[in-house]
Amino acid sequence: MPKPHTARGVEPGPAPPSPVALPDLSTVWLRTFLHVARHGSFTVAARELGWTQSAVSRQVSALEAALGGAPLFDRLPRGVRPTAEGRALLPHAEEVLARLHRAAGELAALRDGTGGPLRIGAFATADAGLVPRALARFRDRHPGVVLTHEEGRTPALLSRLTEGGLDLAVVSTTGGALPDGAHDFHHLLDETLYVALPAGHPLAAEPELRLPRLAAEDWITGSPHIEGSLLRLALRHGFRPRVAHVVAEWTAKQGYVAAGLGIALIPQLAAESARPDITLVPLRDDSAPAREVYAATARRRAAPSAATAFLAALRHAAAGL
Amino acid sequence: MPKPHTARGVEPGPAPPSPVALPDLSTVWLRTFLHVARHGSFTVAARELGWTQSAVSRQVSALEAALGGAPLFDRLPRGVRPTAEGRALLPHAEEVLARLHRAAGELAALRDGTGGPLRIGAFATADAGLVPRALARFRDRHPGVVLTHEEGRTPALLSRLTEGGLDLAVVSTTGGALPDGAHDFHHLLDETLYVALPAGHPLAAEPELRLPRLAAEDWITGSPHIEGSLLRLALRHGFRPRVAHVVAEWTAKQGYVAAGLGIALIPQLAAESARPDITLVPLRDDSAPAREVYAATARRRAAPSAATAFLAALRHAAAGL
DNA sequence: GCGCGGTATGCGGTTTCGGCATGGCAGGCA
DNA sequence: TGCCTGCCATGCCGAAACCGCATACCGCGC
Repeated sequence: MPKPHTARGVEPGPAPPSPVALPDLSTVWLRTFLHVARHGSFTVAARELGWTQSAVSRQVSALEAALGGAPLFDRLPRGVRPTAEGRALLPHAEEVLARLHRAAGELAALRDGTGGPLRIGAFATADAGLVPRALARFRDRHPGVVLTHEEGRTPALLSRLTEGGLDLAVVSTTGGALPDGAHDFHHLLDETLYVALPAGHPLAAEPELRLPRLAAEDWITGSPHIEGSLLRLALRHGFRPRVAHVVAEWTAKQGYVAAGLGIALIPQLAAESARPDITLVPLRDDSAPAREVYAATARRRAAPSAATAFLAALRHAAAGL
Repeated sequence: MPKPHTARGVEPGPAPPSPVALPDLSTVWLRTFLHVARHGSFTVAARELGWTQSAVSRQVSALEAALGGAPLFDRLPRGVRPTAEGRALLPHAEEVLARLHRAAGELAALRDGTGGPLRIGAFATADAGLVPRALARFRDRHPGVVLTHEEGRTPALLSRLTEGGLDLAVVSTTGGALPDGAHDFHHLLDETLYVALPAGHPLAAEPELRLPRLAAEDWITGSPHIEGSLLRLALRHGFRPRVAHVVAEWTAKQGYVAAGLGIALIPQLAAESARPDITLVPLRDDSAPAREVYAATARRRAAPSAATAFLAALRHAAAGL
């Protein structure tokens, strides 16, 4: 069966473009290659790199073999010079090594906390003062770290930690169901509670208040957590607070209090964002504090060391309260 | 001796930026790293890469060690997920491997002559027809090759070859001092000589001419090579040509001939660029041909395979003369 | 409590790698 | 012309790296 005649020119046509495999090679070979190219000599490159000439010779051979077998250098009697292949490889080798150098630098910065991304989350009232102050301090000390921040409720934040979307979260508890085995909790502070009164309220001048004196007041409640806390505390003192309004948003709740529609309990962290025409009086209570605030990290995940540094900034901010 | 008191903040300040060393690693590790990151599993990556799970585990460990010791993955009960370091390394690893892939592709193209740079040189009259025709043919068959071209005299071209500035040169000889040990010469053609006469010259109708019939003519001579050749030939026939004008530039020399100021010898390669108002008559001579034309390469240097392909194109063009 | 899916690790054989010494080649100088 | 020198390649050997195999270990879910 005769093969079909194909016109074949004098010179070989372009070879069929074979799929180019990714070469397996060592970065050491590339570095050696660059030194050899720079000096035009195996011997000099070997001296410079602290190797013998034979090692350099073998490394270049290995690189040539890994790259398809074409020589990268012409071996001349007085040294070597790059072939066309060698000249073509030169910029790639430089780029690859530079890129690896950059990568190593970024990883080092990441490791010692001086750079890289850091993703933190916090619940809303922590963002009123605690977290911003920690952020400011941290940003001064670690200018290279790129911080991203998100707000959320504690359960959502903990999920984000386990799924890997956050590195560190500022969470709170109103009871103590927190330790769950999947997270590490670092205690930041125990919040005390304040009573928010309209400026002209008869009790506004008191230095502190105990709950029984507030049994007859109208109450503004907000989020379920605060309401739960208020309810539990009040019931412990034998009365059921009369809830006049349920207002979730903290700014709105302030407005209701300022308008004299009732009084509210607010946690310490939210206290500093109170408007001037309401008065905050510390609530003295012998039972457990209303909330505990923690910084949480995922237990099975290695936290970036920037997270550790940020935790320190959080502690500092918490200590300043 | 008390140490000077230095204010030390609560959190550790940024560590001193240590000089980052270039990591020594294998590209295999990087590829494995990418597969692991993509699948979130050592086992799956191992299957995909045709290795065992233990090999993948060790490769990742080796990469982590090479990059400073920080883990690149969090080992979770159901697989692994990249740490902050791993996420930071990801784009670099991809870039490095892509770059190596590109480099391998370029080298492959260079090796089979379908790409890469090719630097050729030629003497002036070769550029009148021979080289441009070879170039056109070559460019059609090897569109990926980036050709650069320079013109020069034979000695300069040979120097450029040895010093590595050219890959292939079209050179000529007017005697035979060429084989010098440092170059390989590939014979292209033996040039015959033509006599250039003004259109109305009495001898212009002859089918061919022998030198003795031209002993009484005025001569226009150009480059030293042609002059040498003419002189040698004429002296061999017992007369010394009367040189009326010395004009180096070929276009100008044509003008002198056309104006009837004399006749000239021109080599075959320059014949086709003659203006229509002069007549070229082949010079019949039993002595050696005026010039031999070769393609030369540097002996101790590996010529790009595109050079071989171009040599074939040159042979084809030479055969067509 | 036990099996299951996944990673880490000790062990042995093979391969790679670097140093040492030697060989080969080309150029320069006497 | 012939020796000497400078440079790269290579055979040999000991050490280290690397892979596969088998196994230990650890959470999780049934």
